[in-house]
Amino acid sequence: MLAAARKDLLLDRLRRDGRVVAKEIADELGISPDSVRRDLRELDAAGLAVRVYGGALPASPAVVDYAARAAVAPESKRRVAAKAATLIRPGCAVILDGGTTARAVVDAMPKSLPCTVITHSPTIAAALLDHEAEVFLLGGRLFKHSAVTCGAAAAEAASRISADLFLLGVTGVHPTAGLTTADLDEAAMKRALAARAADTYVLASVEKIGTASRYAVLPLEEIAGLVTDADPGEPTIAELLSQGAEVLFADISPDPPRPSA
Amino acid sequence: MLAAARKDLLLDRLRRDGRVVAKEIADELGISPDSVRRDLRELDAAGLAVRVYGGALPASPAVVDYAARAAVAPESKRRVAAKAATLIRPGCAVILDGGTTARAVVDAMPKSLPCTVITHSPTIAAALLDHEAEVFLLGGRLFKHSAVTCGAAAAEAASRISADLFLLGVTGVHPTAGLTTADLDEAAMKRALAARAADTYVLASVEKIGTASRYAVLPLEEIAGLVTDADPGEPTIAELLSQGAEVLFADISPDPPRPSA
DNA sequence: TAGGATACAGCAGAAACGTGCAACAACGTG
DNA sequence: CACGTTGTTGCACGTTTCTGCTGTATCCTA
Repeated sequence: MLAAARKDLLLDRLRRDGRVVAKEIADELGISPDSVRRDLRELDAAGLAVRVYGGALPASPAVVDYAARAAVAPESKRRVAAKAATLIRPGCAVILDGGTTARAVVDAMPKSLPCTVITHSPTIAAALLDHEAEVFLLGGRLFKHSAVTCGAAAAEAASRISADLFLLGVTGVHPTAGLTTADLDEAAMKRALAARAADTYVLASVEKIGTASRYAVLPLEEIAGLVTDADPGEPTIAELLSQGAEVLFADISPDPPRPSA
Repeated sequence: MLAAARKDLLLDRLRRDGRVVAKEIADELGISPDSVRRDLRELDAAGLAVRVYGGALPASPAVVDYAARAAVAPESKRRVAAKAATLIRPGCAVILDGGTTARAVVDAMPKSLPCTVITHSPTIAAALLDHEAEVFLLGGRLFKHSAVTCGAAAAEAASRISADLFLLGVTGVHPTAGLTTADLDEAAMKRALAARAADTYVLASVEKIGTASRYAVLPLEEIAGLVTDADPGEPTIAELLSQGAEVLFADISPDPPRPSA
């Protein structure tokens, strides 16, 4: 069994059972408790679990969130979000995906922009409370890990709406694997949303370019464009450009929104 | 059982029951009272509980999470919420209204409580992200003022679900006007939700008792009960009691330690 | 004030811990 | 294919932590 698969299993168990006992896993997999301990130690170091005597407990979502956020570039997301926000024209209807990049788009939107935002993320909806935009929330079972609604009910709700634009967040953009994300249901929901919008633009900060996750969302040819801060020479970007897709490059150095400056 | 998980359990019990008896926990978990005592001693040292003869009491909320508490709930709402949270039994399905009192109910719920929460408030859903409860979000047009979804789509989504319990927030509870709120659509949505639950309990902190707002939600006779921190002698409360409604009075202060009781 | 329950300290056995080391496989390079 | 490198795994070791027990002190209640 691969070490990476073992860690996935540990995280799954943490999510499912709320705890992991080192010895139990060792017996179950037929490996030594030392290896399990080593894995748990690394998960703890990464902030994805909390090591305790005898095993491990799930890290508090806030901490996981933080660890995940700290691991990637927030400034990068902010730049991409600022560029993506310019796609939202007054009066249009936009579907906004969940995730931290989409959250950054909300911050980048002018508060008085008159438009309709459709989202399946309660956190995005909450962030839009002080915007003038009309907000339509897609209901369904809440998928905790990504803080979005997924599943049959959510997909059905999505089928009732239509929009001009879909700002799609993914975890990987790869020349051959296309757009990918880490959860199967979530991938299906993103597909359902893409089907309801005239144009789908992908939010892809540089660290996602050239990478792939487990579940496919869409092939590259089905998107209208991509917003990124990556280098135009990047193979994945070159591939997209050669296919005639629109690629919007985020401004490299926007003035940081410094209240004091 | 992991020692760390045991401490989590103790904290949950403290939140749920307002107290913990060492011997009861020891019997329940099949461990010696010494271990429980040791845990309680450490929780006390960490400031997360107050050790008393026979068991422990919750630490003053101000100490536990000062930051979160400071933001919202006045003490009155917190007390009502704590009492209301005890109505949520393991395994049940509860509809949770929007509003600050309902938000306080989330804080009062044990994180590990296995139940299903149905809500039309994105902020409530977001607050439940670090709870184990299954969350189902009712979609629809977002009514910004109250941060809940309302309107035809939301009402229709509500018609698809059923629950054991509805915790209803209102702005007024009046002997003749009944339950009232400030917005017409919101009132309709609350009615729709009440129709989907076996029992409706109203969350009514003392400042709402005897007051009325413009739009009627329900007459008093249609609710199963009311949770309040008002005085039992209050005319509105007396009226309810005379009608045979169940009235739950929030504990003024955490119960004094009565392990023998 | 007496009796029973609870508290704490200290102890010992058991379990789990981390570290270092050696065996082994996978990999790239020459 | 030979070689060195790298990374993973299990084992041995001494150390730490947990747990229940014992004995004694303290606290509640009648």
